[in-house]
Amino acid sequence: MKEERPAGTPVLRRMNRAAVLDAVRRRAPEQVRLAELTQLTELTRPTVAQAVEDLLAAGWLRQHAPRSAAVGRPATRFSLNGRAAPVLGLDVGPHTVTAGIADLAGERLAVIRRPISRRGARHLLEAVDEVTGEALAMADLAAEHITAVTAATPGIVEVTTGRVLFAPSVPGWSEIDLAGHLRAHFRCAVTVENDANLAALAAAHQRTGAGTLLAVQWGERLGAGVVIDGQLHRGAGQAGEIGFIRPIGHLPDAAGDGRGPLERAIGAEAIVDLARRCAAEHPESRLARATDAAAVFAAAAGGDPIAAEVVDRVAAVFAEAIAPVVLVLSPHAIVIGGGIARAGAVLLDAIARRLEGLTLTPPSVELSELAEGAVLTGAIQMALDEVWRNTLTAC
Amino acid sequence: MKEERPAGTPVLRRMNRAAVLDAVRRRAPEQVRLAELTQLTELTRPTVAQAVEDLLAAGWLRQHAPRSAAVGRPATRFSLNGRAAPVLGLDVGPHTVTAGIADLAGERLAVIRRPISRRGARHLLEAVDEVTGEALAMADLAAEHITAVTAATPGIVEVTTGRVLFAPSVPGWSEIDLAGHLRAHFRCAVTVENDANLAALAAAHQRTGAGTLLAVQWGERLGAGVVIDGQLHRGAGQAGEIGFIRPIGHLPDAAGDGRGPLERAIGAEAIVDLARRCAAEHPESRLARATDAAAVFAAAAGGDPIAAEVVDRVAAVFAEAIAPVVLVLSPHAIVIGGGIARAGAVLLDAIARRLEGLTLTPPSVELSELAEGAVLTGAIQMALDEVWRNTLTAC
DNA sequence: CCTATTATGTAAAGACCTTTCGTAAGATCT
DNA sequence: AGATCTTACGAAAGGTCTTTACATAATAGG
Repeated sequence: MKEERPAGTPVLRRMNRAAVLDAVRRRAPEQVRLAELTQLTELTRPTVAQAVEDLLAAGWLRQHAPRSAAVGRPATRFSLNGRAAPVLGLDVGPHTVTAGIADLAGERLAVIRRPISRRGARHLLEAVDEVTGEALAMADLAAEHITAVTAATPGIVEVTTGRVLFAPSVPGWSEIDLAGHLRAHFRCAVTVENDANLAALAAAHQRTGAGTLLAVQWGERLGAGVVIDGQLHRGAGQAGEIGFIRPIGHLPDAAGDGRGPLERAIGAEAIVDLARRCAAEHPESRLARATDAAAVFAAAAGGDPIAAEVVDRVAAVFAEAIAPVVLVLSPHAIVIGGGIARAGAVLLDAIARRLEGLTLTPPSVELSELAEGAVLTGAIQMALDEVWRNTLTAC
Repeated sequence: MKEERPAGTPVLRRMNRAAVLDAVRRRAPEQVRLAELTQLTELTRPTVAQAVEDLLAAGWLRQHAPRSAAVGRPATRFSLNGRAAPVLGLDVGPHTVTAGIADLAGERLAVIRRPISRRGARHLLEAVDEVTGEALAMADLAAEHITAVTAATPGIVEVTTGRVLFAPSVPGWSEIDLAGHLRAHFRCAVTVENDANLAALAAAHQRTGAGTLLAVQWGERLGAGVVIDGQLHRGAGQAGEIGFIRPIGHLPDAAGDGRGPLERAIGAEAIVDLARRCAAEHPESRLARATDAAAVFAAAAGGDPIAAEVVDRVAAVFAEAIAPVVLVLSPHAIVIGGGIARAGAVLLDAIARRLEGLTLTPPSVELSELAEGAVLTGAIQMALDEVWRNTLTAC
């Protein structure tokens, strides 16, 4: 479908280089022998040797000393030269900014995490700069070395331009051109993406061969990402906004703080509210002391009937809200991450039970194992994907 | 990402052949000059000439007499040889079976349509055989000539095996191995797909560059297909089942006839019921005489206030049901086809108006222009896609 | 020290594409 | 009618790449 432009014999060489590099990548982080590569790529040995020589010269591969292990002449081993193309991932949240630098193989070279004390777009941008600087120093790299940058931000992002269109959680954030700011520092591909989308990407990469995945980020706010065969689904630009689904029985209240109806109904804050209201009628319940959503789920897991009732109601609202999505998208799994993910199996089971009556073949409902690092992992993942996409076609 | 296996110089030749053939296809049904192809493929003229010679010898292309039109030596023109790889598309509905044969360029060679008098899986299968036989005769082809078959059927289809898992509208249909039956006749790739999915594919092909499309088939039953960048989305196997979305305020009634809650609420039959109930209180309305959904919409278009109210209620239920899907999928457009599509702008406007309050950036809501032929068109489309996929990699 | 085994290097051959030049066929102008 | 222009086609030379086949290098075990 997509053909090369000049299409001479050099194209063949490029293709073979790409094939070899891809094979090395799949074997990473293990070192790989030449003979192994010929098998993996199904090319002939001289061809692979040629490609390896090129890649070695270009700095993509590193040669290791031949360790003799078995009989015969010991093979020279090769591995990815991570330093050839380190990438930067950023997780810009309203309360925390994290920068991570990873090498080509996905190995983390540096991670710097910093809480934000003062709110506001300016301070956030400053924190981004500080954190990236420190991460670069920690990895002993300069900005020029970075080959791809992906930044995760809350809100709705126009990916083509990198502009944040709508970000209620950070006042003034949509006026700031984060992508432009980063592009001024880094002379490479810069992508700005919605944080829930990137968390979804990370979840999909972890669940290998996930097919279609709906990854929900559930905390104060509610977002989701759709990953189809490893590719992030963007649609017309704002896919995954489950926070704005209007749950049954909840009237559309005036959009004051930019939160959507579902977030108002079953966001972390709303769960605590609901628990308080229920506890008021039942003072004997442990719920009376609950100050955050985690405590509610803990109480439910501990056998508190009132808490269980609350969890079930939350699960019911969630299940009813996404049932249409499940019916249309038919995801293989729903992965739940974000702050609520710490709730554990109590919530999962309740959701799965509710979904059974609402869908034809309910997907498995799982917790994200990535926890807080999901967004950063996804950002790094996307940056790496970008590098590989560019690299494999023209290394 | 996907590399060729042997990767010698011959693959270059194959790639170039594929590029040339693809270029001819894009120009179809117009005849194309050699010089044009060099431009389109960005290959050199001798290379294109070589490829054309190969394709001519293999029978994929036809050579035309040089017609002198402008100045200069008249160019020999080439076009796709449709007879090289005709495909069969089938639309197996509960009441009608249609067979269509198309050539490589998408030109229809034969279309045979037959209403089914007696219900039952047996009669349906017989009709399929009859109709395909007549279509083959009409196109003057034998079964061996067909290079790909796609059959559309109602119900839920396991695409990998071609088995129909669930087909309430045709009793006994899920016991019949349609794919196996067709494979016995045709020695080529046979695909069985859900009819709504294929209608969606057709709609996406018509709306060129559609990005993400949600195509709804709305008649007695409700189904939908999701097409993303020209690719049908299947998910875990039963994507697009909007008929089973549970609309607000409608209790889950016992699944008697296999219809889903939304179908019971706003399927064609339910619309008539609703209109009758409303008309009962307002005898002056034209609705009292409405016997089918089309009449209701016609009355609404004609200014009948009661009918307008009915349409608005239907639109509201539909909009509320798919709003979550729109939020998560963010489709560029929603295309409505099926029997209800004849309703026209009245329904569209009402839906669009309702969606505005429920979604962030509402997609455009459009009518399918394909009307009844959509499913067959989609089936042929998918068969052609199959041929091209196989052909372009190994012609 | 020699042999078996495994890995790597090198040269000739074959396949393909590209560049370059020359030729052919028709249309328009004089 | 002939000249000239435009467009299209064909053939040979040159270069790049892969493949095949053969030779060489390094190690362990006898």
